[in-house]
Order: sequence, then C-alpha cells, then structure tokens
Amino acid sequence: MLNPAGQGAKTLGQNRDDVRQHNLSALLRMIHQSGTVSRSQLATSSGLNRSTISDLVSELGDLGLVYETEASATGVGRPSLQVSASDHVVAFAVNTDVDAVTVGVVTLSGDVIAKKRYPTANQPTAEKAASIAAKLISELRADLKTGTRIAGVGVAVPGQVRVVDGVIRLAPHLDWVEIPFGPMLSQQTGLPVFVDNDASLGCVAERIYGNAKGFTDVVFLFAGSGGIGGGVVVEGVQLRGAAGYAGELGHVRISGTAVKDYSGLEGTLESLVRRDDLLDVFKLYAATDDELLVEISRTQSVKAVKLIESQIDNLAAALGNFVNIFNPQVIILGGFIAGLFARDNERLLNGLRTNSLAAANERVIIREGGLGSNLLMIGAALLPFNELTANPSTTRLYPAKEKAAKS
Amino acid sequence: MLNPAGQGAKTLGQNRDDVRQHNLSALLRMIHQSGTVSRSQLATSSGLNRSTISDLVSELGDLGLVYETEASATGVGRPSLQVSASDHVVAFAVNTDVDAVTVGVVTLSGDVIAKKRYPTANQPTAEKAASIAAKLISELRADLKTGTRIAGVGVAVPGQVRVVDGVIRLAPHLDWVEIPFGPMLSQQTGLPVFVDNDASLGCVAERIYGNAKGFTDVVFLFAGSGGIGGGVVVEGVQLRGAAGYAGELGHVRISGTAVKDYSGLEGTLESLVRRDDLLDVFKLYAATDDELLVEISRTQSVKAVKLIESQIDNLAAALGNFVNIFNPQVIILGGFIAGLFARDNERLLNGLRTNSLAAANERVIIREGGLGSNLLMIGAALLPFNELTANPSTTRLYPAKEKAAKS
DNA sequence: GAGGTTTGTTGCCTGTGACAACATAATAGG
DNA sequence: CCTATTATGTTGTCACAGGCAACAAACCTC
Repeated sequence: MLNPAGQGAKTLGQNRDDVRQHNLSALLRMIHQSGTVSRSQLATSSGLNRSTISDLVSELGDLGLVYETEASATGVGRPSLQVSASDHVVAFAVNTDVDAVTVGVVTLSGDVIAKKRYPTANQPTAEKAASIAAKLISELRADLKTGTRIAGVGVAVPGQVRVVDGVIRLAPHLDWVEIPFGPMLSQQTGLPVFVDNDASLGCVAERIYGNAKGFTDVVFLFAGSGGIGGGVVVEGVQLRGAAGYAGELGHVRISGTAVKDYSGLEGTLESLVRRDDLLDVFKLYAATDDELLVEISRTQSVKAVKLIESQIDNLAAALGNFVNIFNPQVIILGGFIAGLFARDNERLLNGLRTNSLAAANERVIIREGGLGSNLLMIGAALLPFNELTANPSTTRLYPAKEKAAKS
Repeated sequence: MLNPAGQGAKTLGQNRDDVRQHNLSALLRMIHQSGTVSRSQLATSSGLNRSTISDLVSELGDLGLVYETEASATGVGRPSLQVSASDHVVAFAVNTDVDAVTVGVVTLSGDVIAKKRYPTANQPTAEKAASIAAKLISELRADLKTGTRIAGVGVAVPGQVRVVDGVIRLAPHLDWVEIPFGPMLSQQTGLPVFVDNDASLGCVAERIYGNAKGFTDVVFLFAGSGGIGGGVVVEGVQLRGAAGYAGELGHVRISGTAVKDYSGLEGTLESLVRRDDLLDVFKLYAATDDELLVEISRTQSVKAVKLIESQIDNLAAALGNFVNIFNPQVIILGGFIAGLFARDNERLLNGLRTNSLAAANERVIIREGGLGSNLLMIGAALLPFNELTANPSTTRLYPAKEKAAKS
C-alpha cells in the first residue's frame, strides 16, 4: 500500500471491463434521476456514440431495469426513443421516528406507491422498531405485483449512523446507543439494508428530486420535533466524513450562551432555534407542522414576533457559517425553519449577509424543501437504488414473494 | 441538458480513449505523490496488469515525466524497477503576502530547489506584486538547468479566490479587491498561472507530503499575522464550493460577542483567537513565529496563561464545530495555534470533546503541520502539477529558456 | 548449482466503443 | 402528395487498450 490510511481507491487504474460497468452505471443513474430520458439526450449528455447507447440501453432493458417507449414527435427528425426507469423495481424505505415507524415502497422511477405508518406510544426500543419495520415490510411485500423485484431496504434514522455497517451510534431522541440496526433488520427481512442519517438522506433527495435539483453544492437544514439536522452535498457528492457522521449542522455552535441542546452541547443552533419555544409562545401543544407554520405566518403577538425574529437571527448566523464553510449554490430549509424564512425572508437574507463573506454569499439561493412528507421515503430509498445504479449488472434483486428467496 | 445547473460532468460516459488517459493520469499521480514507487507497487495499487504498467510507464518516460532506476534487491524474487518523478519538470510557486513576495522552484519529485523572497515595505499593490513575482520567476527561470521544463505557476494568496479564472475577489490584508491576478501574471510570464487560497493549498500540501499524509478527511487550520485560514479535504477531494470560496474556517462564528474580525464579521474564531493579543501580552512587537512559539510554551505570567487558556477554549469550540460538520480523521494546526496546542493539548482535547458529538470526535487526531516554511511553496506548486497529472500526455510544458517559448 | 519466487517482456487475443453507411421516421415546403 | 431535410436507430467493421500466458531475467535459499 502506498498510503497508510487506505487512500488510493479513487485513483485506481481502470481495467477494460470497468468501462462497460461505468457506462452502464452512468446511464442508469441518469435514467433513475430523470425518470424518463430520451436516447438522444443520453447520447449528448454522456458523450457516447449512438450505437453504444443503443447497446447499453438494451442491456439495461435485458436486466429489467429500464424500458423503452416511442415518443410522440416534438420536432423535425426521427423521434428518439424514451427510456424510463422500471416501476417493477422497488425499494423499501424505512423511517424510525419518535412517535412512529413508517415504511414506504418506492419505485426506481421515483414514485412512492405505498406507505404504512405504525404509531408508537413512546419512543420504541430499537428491537421493537426493527420488528415493526420488518412486519410492515412483509405486509407491503405481499401486496407487490408479481414480477416486482426488490433492490433492498433503506433506513433513515434521526441520529448518527456508521454508514459502512449500519450501526446507529447515537439517536438521542430515540435513546438508542450503539445499535446494529442494519444487520437486525436485514436478518428479519432477508434483504440488504442500508442505514443513514435522516437529514443527510433528505438533502440528497432534495438534490435529485426536489428544490435543489441539478445543483452540485447544497446545504440542507431540517428542523423537526427532534431538533435540527443537516446534510451537505459538495460538488455533487454527499458529505459523509471519515466514518459517516459528518453534516451535523444542528450542533454547530454559534453563541457562547450556556443553553444546551439535546446532545448536551452549548450555544448550538439547535439549542437556540427550538420548536418547543414556538409552541410555547403560541400555546400550542402537540401541533402538527402545518398548524405551526400557519401560526408563524400570521401571528401579530409582540412576544411571538420577538421570538421569531430572534430565531431568524440565530438561523442567519448559522447559515452564515455554512456559507463561509461550504460556499453552496443553494440552501434548502425544511420543517418549521422554512416557516421562519417565509415569514420574513428579508431579515434572514440580511442576517446571512452580515454573517458571511460577500464573495461566498452573493449567489446563494435560499429555498424551502420541495418534497414534503415523502422526503424521507424518497431519500431512504435512494440508498439501495444507489447500490443498484453503481453496479447495474451485478447487484442482486429480490423477488416480491418471499418463498422464492434463497441465497 | 438534463440538469439546469450543469451537473453531469462526473457521471459522463467514458469513451475508449479516456481509459488510457485515466490510467496514465492515475499512475503519474501515484508517482508524483510518492516521489518514487516500484513498478510492482504500481501494479498492485492500480490493479492493472504488469504488461500494462510497463507500457504506461514507458509512455510517461517518453513524455519526460518519470524515469526508471534499478533497485537494490530487498527480498526474494527479481527486484522491481523503481519509477521516480522527474526533477527536470518544475513549477514555480508564488506566495503574495503582506510583507513580501516569495517565489520558489519546486520539482515534480517534490523538492523546493530554489526560493527567492522579495520583501516589501507595506502591502504591495496587486500590480506591484505581480511584477515582482514575474521578475523573480524570470531570474529563477534563467538559472534552471538546460532541458528543464516548466509545468506552470501556482499562486497562494491570503484571500478569497475565484479558482476558475484566477481572480482574487478579496484579500483583506493586502487590500486587494477583484484583481485578475492569474491573467496578469500569465501575461507577464508567458506561463499558465493557477491561483488559489493559501490555506486551502496548505491543506492539500499537508495531506500529500506532510502530517496528514494518507488521510482522506482532513481539516487544516493555519493562523498567521493575517488571521486564521482554513482548508478542508473531504474523501480525498479538496473542498472548494460552488465558486471556490469554501473553507473559510477562520470566519466561523462561535460566539455572540461583538468583537469583529478583519472581514467585519462578529464573534468569529479569527476575532477571538488573535496573534496580536498574544504579542501584546508578551510585549513582543514584530516577533517571528518562532519567538512567539517559545513565549507561548514557557510563559508563567498569569495574564498570559489566562489569555492562552481563553484562546484554547475558543479554538476548541471552533474545532468542535468542524468535527461535527466534517467528521475528519485528522486536524492539522499551523502557525501560533500549533503553539497553543503544544502548550496544553489536554485542555484543547477536552474542550473539543465537550464541543462536539462523541461519535464524531472519538477518533480525531490533532497534529501540528509538518512542512514548515515550505508549506505554501509545495502547496502552490501542486496547482500546475495537478493539471499535469490530470492530463499527462496533453499538458504543454514550457522550456527553461524563454526565447524558445512560442504558442 | 538447483529450485523456488518475483518481476519484466513479448506476442496474441478479446471486448468495447467509434465510425460510416444505411434505414427509418418525423417536419417543411412546394 | 411528393421530395428535401433533419434527426435518430441499426448494422457491420475496425482500432485499440488491456488481459493473459509463456518465457526470460534477477533475486533468495538450500
């Protein structure tokens, strides 16, 4: 080995077989992210020859991952065939939250075709959550159309996840510590399971299907009942860090105050911009996000306005940090902080400007998220689909009916 | 185009000719970063066949970029040929600082074989700095051995740089705003010029040649007379951001205090950990870094110790943020903050732990930089060399004697 | 010196994508 | 309705890069 810390995987040489795999993978990724693309678009985007595209697409078709349809003509010349991702290839998306376990079925074409939510009284234990998830997956699996094939399971967890082996290191709101959730669920379902942080997955989902679509440098911030999570995409690549814990944007310190957040850190964004404070001032208890957003947008109460302004200022300070650090093209806000932005975007933008360097902030766009309640379903499903698109011809797919499953 | 914001360059298809270029590039990069590698190491690291390595290396040899030597035997079996980066291929490294312009000559093998420093009374104007740099380059170029070829010029600037076109957006300590420094210097030297932020280059240099060698996730923090700069490497790739302004770690806000830094931002790391404050407390004026480091390490003055501890605490808060955000394997400190760490590493490590999440901080290593005064020379030279290693067979090299230069 | 081991070299082979020529399907214009 | 034009799909051929096997070379051990 040249390097002590395991570098080199990126600069490896490329033997001849890899080219085909690389190209298959590149095409499938384009098709997956776009849903439907014409062959000619594939050719121009990839730089590959028409004949090569033809060959590769037919191989993807043979693998059952895509299908072609004839398009109605739009201009001169022979109309190009439309290539679409198959909706007979699906992934299960799991979200373990404080008050429920949700499982969805997402097609390779990007649609959420089924979703089941299983409410839990308190925070479930990891074992409980895993068995609920396995049960829901089993039910949903039984309902799948014959011939449907399954790429795997993606799990979105509000906490820090060691991505390589699917171990949840710490999910503070669920009170889970060092849980091998991936292996647990894999054993119960017989499917490959991938686990990642919920906000990171939300970020990737927004980048591919949502309001950050097409951007290469994205900062995503999601505020829910469990604090503030973040995700970052840098030059089109998800920021994971050495072990996969990167992107904990809610725990960034912006103040010297001694207020602590859920993880015991002081003066962090999460400790200063709290959903509960808003609920308090509105005298709302157990409100949905929609109700909260309505209150934020219409309140005239002096006290509430003051709180909102203070939260906006703190949010601006944090966003300023992120702009200085990442120089993103777009910042996506989700949850109630999107409401703060909607309430007074001028104040947030001005605050952002005073808290960051002009060169970095001058082109930043701030937007609300665009995927709504399906955000985490789509994000989680991307995990198995990414595996599939990376290795289209070698990734194993699993049948809908479990009896046929064997290694 | 599939995407509105110009993605896709990464997922492009790969036509057949690219494979050769990719492999040539991969091999040259390995050789460049290691200085000397055996052919068998190249084969195992790259996964390419012996015969292919032989072919590719001989092509690199024909290009004059590498040469082979026979190694003394170390074990059983036929000894493998050693492949070394040529020291007849050089790059000029330029550092424009507040008090001097420095130009060095760096070989592809990684040695700084010449260096000239031209002190300036005050901050030079950009025009002045460019003409000084051009003059030094011309002198150094005349002294080069015949047959030496030049890859280009790399410039390290303490400020924000738009990397794509070499425009310095803002260098506060030099008082430069919106300066097309790259084009200016390119015109005067007739050589391709690449410009980047000094701390970012320092980070990359430390990662390839210094104390972060072999790590893939690195946070670099450098504190000099002009404030605190930072650089980040994520999964082996330099963090640049959308326009190349990312990594401004010195301007990260960690406190609500109203102290402003050089760029007018409040409560930032740079505003709270100041070199001038240390000089004040030691009653040192215009001290070198070495003198300052000695004082930091040996002082017993209560006032000084208090200041040092406060700076360590603030530094720890900032490092905690970076750990939460990037989850790095190693943090490299340069300048006087390395002295703070050396003075009381326990305090810094404890502070880091209380300011970051356990999962992310548990494996972080903190080290001082290892490249000393050559840091920026090596870092800046990497810019033209990276261009060369990316395209070994198509990058044009320039002769040592200027008269032979023609487009 | 014989045998084992690792590496460099040579010649041949395979697979992959480029390319050109042709076929096909649309629009534009008379 | 027919032709010209444009854009795309299809087919067969070709060039070229890297794999592979066999051999040669250089080292170690016994």
